[in-house]
Amino acid sequence: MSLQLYNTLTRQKEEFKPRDAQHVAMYVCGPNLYGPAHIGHALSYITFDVLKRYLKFRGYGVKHVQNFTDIEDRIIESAKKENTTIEALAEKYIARFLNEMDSLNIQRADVYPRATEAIPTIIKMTQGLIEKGMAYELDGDVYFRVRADEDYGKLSHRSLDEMEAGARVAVDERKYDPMDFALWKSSKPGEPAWASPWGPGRPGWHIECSAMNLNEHGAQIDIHGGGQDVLFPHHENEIAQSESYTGKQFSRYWVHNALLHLPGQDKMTRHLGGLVLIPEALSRHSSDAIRAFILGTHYRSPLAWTEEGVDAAERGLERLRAAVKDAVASTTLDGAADAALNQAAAETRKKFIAAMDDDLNTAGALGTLYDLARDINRARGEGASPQDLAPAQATLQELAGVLGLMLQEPKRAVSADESEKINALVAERNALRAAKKYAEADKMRAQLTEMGVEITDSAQGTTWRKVR
RNA sequence: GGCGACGUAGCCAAGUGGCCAAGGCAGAGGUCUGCAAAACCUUGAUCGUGGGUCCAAAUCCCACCGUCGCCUCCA
Repeated sequence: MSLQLYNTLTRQKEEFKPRDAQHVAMYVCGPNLYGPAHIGHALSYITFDVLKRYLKFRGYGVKHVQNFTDIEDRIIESAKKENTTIEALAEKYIARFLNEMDSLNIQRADVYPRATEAIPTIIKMTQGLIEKGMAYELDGDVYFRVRADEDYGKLSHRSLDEMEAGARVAVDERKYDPMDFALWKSSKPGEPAWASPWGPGRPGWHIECSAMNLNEHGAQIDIHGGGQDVLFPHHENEIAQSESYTGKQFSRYWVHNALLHLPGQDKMTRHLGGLVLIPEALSRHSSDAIRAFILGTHYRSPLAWTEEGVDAAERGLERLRAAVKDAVASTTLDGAADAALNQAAAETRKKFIAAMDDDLNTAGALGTLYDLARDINRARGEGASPQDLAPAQATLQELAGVLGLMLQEPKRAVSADESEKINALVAERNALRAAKKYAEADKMRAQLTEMGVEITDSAQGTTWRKVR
C-alpha cells in the first residue's frame, strides 16, 4: 500500500504520487500577521507538520514552503491601531509565531517567503493576466475576470451562478462580475504602496500565494494545504490566477484541515474572538499533550478544544512516556518472550503505517502506540533487561516522533537552591522511612506535595520531580 | 437558498460489507508497594430513529430527527 490522501479537488482519497518519485513540493498557507496565532493555527500547522514528517518517514524529500502574509488590509488596520508600521508589526508577529511553533515541536518550513518580497512577481503575474484577457484595470485597481476562467469554482465545487444567487457581499457595480476579485489595489494616501504600471498600490489578498509558489516551487506543486476556511475564496482564486497565468495544473493535491472551536461556539478565528492563544495553552499543557489531543481526531473532522480533553491526553501520554524509560531489572527475558516483544514492535510498525497511509489516520496510529507501550510495560514487569526492551522502545520512540511526540517528562525548571532544599527533605524523609517512622514520613510527603514536588519510591531509591 | 460534513460505551475517538466493534480518559475490582504513585491484569456498546438491499450492514440506499461547517475577513 501507499499513502492515500483526500484531495479536495476530486473529493476523494487518491493514491499520493508526486511528480518526482523522490521529492515533494508542498506549500502551506501561512498566517496573516495582523495578530498573534491561536490554537486553531496550532491544529493546522501540527496537521501539516505530521504530513511532512510522515512523507519524510516514507522516504520522500520534502521542500516545504510556508508564506507570511505581511501586507493586507487588516495589517494596515492593526498597525494603525498599535501606532506602528506594518513592517514592525510583521516582524513582531513573525518572531512570536516561529517561537510558538518551535514550542509545539513543529518543524520549520524550508522557506518562509513574504508577500512584500514577492511584489515584482506579483506585478509580473498581474500584467500577464491582463495581457491574456484574464484581468482588467479599473481606476488603478486590477481585477481577475472570473467569467473568463472556464473552470472557476472547481476546487470549492460551486458554480458562479450558484454563488451569486446567495451572495452576501455588497456588489461593486464597476466590476464585470460580482465575483471578480482584486489582484492589485490602488492605495489611498498614507497607506503602504508599491509602484506599479497601474499606479501606487498593493497586492490583493490571493495573488501573493500564487506569486510565492511560482518563486519558490515553479509552476507546479504536489501538495497545497490550509484550513477549510481558506478553501473559498482564497484557494479557489489562487488556482484561477496560477493556472490562468501558467497554463499548467497548479497543485496536484489540495489538503484542508477542519477547524477547531470551543464547545458551543463557532470556529476559533481572530476577528470573532473567543481565542485560546498558544502561550496560554502551553502554560497548562505539554506540547506532546496538545499534539496528542489534536491528533486524536482525524484532521478532516472538526474538533472542540476542552481543557479536560487535553488533560486526558496528558494522562494517556504518561503511559507512553513510562514505556520508553529504562528498564531496571538485571534479569533478562527468555528467548521466546523477547522474540514476542520484538514481533509486537514489528506489528505495531505495520499497523501504524497502514493507519497513516489511510489519509493520515493519526487517531488510529496513536492507538497502535498505546498497544506497543502496553507490551513494553508488561515485559518490563516480567523482568526484561534494558537490552530486551531497547528495540521495541526504539520503535515506539521513532513512530511517536513521526507524530512529533517527544515522550519526555514535562519538567519544571528548578533552581540549584531549590533542588538542594528538596534533596535534603527527601533524604530526611527516607531516614524516617528507614527507621519505620511512617507517619512522620507521610507528613513529609504531604509537605513536599504542597511544594509541588512529586516523589516516587522504588527499590532503586526515591526520585522526585517538580510538577507545578 | 446552494454545497458539504457529522451522529459509535459516562466523555473523547478509530473502524465504512463478514475475525470477539481499535485506542485514550473516567469508573469498578485485583496484583505489586510500609504508604502513595507508576505499571500490569480483569471489567462496559446490538454503532441517532424508522424502513430497504444483501447469505451477511455501524459500514450501501431512502426517509426522518438532531448537530455542525462553507458560501464575507479567517489556519
